[in-house]
Amino acid sequence: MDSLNSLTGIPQYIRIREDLRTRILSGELSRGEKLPSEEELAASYGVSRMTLRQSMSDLVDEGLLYRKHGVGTFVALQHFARDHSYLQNFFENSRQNGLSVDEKILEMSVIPARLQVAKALGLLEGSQVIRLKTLRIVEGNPITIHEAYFSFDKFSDFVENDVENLSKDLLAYYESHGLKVRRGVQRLDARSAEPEVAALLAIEVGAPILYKERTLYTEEGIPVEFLFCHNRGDLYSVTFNLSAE
Amino acid sequence: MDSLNSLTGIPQYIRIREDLRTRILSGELSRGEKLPSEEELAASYGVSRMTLRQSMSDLVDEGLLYRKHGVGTFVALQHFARDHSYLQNFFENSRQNGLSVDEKILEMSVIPARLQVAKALGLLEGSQVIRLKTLRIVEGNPITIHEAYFSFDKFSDFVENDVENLSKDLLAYYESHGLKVRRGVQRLDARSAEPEVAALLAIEVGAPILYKERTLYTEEGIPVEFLFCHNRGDLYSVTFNLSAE
DNA sequence: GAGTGGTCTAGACCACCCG
DNA sequence: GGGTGGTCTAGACCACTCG
Repeated sequence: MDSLNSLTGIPQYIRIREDLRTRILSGELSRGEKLPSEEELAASYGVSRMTLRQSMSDLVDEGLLYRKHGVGTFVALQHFARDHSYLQNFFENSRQNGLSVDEKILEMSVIPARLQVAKALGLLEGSQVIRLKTLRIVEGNPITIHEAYFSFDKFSDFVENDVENLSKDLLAYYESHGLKVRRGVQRLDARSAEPEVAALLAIEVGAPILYKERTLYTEEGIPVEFLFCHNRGDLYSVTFNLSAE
Repeated sequence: MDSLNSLTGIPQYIRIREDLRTRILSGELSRGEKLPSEEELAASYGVSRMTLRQSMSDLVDEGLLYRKHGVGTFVALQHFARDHSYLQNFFENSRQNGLSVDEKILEMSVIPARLQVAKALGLLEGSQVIRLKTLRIVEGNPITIHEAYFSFDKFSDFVENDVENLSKDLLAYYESHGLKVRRGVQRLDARSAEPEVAALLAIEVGAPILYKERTLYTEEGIPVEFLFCHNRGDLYSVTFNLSAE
């Protein structure tokens, strides 16, 4: 099988999937429209039906297509945007949205993990962890106080590095140590700003805060980072997708 | 092929998937353990490798397994719990968690949709919509003010029915009208309780509220319901999974 | 080189939906 | 009955990892 990498080293089902996606998003295939049958499409792409189905299944999972057994496959009316249900880099993402962003390091220290942090990271209470506390500023407004914890054992070189830069892409930093972050669990609640938080975010004491706790894991399920953050309620919101099943 | 429905009408890949899931969750296959190769497993289940892969791919997507190309397939160290990233029924879910829950209907009316509601539901501004406003009470504490909107055109019989009961499972009600809700988009922020909200939730004016807006869709992408809710910040939090890509 | 997962084929029969 | 998606097979070769 060498038509597999026709041009580049990309599998056929991915090339076909992206071609279909492009045709949908460009409007060539319009919303609600019925696609040709799987057999026809497979023939037109010159692949087997199983391969074509692999392409389409990805798009069905994304909500771009839906299938009706015995009827056909259709372009969904509503296309679901990507959002906070997947991992992304705050700085890159903000810039893509045309926002000016900045970050100020408030504190970087190596401390013994308190129980909550140790538990989240799968360490013993009191193990050495790095605490990185930063203030994120969007369009001149301080918006988030970020407090990340990760193992000093695994990342001892962090403290000897250009923290200013590393802190802007911790995921890349973790990956440089062989830990690819692939999943996470996040918890949100609303609370009132304590004096220290209020001062840093330039809001009144008692103003609403969107509080977030998050643990990140590799695909193996190894915890890599535990994070708290306090976000200004009036300037920060979180959007995410829901799905059945 | 008639081994397909060996016992019930359940496809093999689903039976195999659930068997594997059980073996993992029961601890028979322990965390971090390497599974037999796909070929071996396929043989032991008496199916082709493609069929076995279909079973395993589902579990990989869930985060129960992970694959290493050229090495093998392993049980993840961390199993990801299901949570607010999927649709669920508040009442059923709360009871499963052993909580006593109750709901009080505050208002049910048919009104012209204001712009935000109309837009979310794909209707024209001023179209007739049903507004259902309820107060949800957990363990005796009022916790959420729920305000749902849906098309009067599609659901005109709602107002003639036992609203008290229907309101406890709107998803089932929508489905009884041929609209299966499969996806949604949700937005959260933190805000301060207005006097009316504070009174209903029995909290002080200005106390933190976790505010949620949500639109629900069928798999075809037809919007079915638009919802606001105000949740007590100190008693309500939202957990959801993140994933890469 | 041996073993693993990743991709792919060229068929097959089934279940479902519609006219 | 004809068309569609859903499931399944019994192979094949490739890419990757490891010793």
